[in-house]
Amino acid sequence: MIIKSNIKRLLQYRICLGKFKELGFTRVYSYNLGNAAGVSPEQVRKDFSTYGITGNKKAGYEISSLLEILNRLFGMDKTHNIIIVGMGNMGRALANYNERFITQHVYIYAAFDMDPSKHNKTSGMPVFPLSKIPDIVSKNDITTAIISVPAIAAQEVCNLLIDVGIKGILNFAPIVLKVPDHVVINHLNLSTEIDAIIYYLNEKLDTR
Amino acid sequence: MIIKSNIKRLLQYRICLGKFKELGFTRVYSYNLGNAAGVSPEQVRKDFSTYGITGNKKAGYEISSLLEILNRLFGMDKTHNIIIVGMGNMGRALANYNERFITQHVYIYAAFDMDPSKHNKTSGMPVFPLSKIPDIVSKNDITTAIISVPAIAAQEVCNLLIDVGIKGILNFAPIVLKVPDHVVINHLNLSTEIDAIIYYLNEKLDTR
DNA sequence: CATTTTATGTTACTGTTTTCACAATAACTC
DNA sequence: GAGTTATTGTGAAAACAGTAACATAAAATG
Repeated sequence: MIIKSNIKRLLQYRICLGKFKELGFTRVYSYNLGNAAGVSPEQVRKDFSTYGITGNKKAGYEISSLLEILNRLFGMDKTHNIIIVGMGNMGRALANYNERFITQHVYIYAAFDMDPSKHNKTSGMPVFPLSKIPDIVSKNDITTAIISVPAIAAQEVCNLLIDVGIKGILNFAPIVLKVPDHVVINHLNLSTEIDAIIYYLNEKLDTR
Repeated sequence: MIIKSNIKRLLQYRICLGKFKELGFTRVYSYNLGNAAGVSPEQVRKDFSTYGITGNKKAGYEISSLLEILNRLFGMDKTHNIIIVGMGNMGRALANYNERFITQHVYIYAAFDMDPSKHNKTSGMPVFPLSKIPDIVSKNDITTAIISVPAIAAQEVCNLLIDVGIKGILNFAPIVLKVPDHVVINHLNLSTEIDAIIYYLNEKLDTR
């Protein structure tokens, strides 16, 4: 499953709309949104058109109703509990963002790690052994998970998660995980993201 | 600057090739690489063809020479020093990955934060005030930076970095940064990545 | 050493995404 | 309230990306 660019853009529009709203604006034009989201006004209108979102000729879009539509489109009208497997550097960073970073409708319910020294029950994010995954996932209607374990363990963890009913995965391990068709997977390899930047910098130097 | 998919795939092929090499293989076919990287064999060959990389009819590709070509293509024959601005959760996580996570040719040289309580000179990653950025960037030939500050501060930090000569930026702040044409920027919004997964899960439920 | 096999490399095709152009229309102006 | 202006919505065109087909050539076979 490759996440389509128009979905990512719509999510970005939503973030920009939130900022416009905070600044006290009530209406917005495709030009404003495009400018804030780094795309052309035509692209904004086309994206809205694709998802049946309409505005007003000459008067643009009403921010509140646009936000409502987008929130409904993205299932943000209810809370989604998710879990993190792997409490290494990245896992811990994500766990700490529970209140500040992840948007309101996403809540990191629990975390898991193989290492017993990382387990706890009292302070902050609860961290459990992997053996607790089936129980916690099924009892709390959890369908989405973040994998932040080392590459060597990622496929095994992935298989376990799918077995217990996980349907959506965000994978930080630098390996392309094999999943059945019904599972949505999103691969995020941070070193690749840096490498790509370096490539383009080199390319620009070469062709000057 | 949007990073092209074929560049990301080539970087993934490189990771897979490394694993094949570790396992003792010396040759590889487009079928193997495609399978490991989650794409079709035709896609692998097409990507290689695009960048002038050739193998041997019937005998596939020699892993070592393929890795050499890719390493040269991605400027991995020399070390790239980079910096991190913002030692919040994400910044600290990235800083800790210096030896394990970031590939050999990328080295996080220093980190910066506004908060004086995060500064230090002794243990682990050195963390400096933002005022030290111009000096350290220019003295160490640094052209790439990671921004992991809050959204509200990101554009200002971005402008400062570009002023002192940074040419490539990986941005974790949930805001689309405005940069001049000569700067390569890669936006990574982790909450958006999760939101996109949730969208596709909802969509699948709706249309069943 | 002729034949068969098998994997590459490229060309042609198909599909998708983005850009462009402009008709439609709501709001504004005088 | 007629005329002007500004912005949307969309159909067509262009650009881009991915897939498929197949000619080519190296290796294997016997």
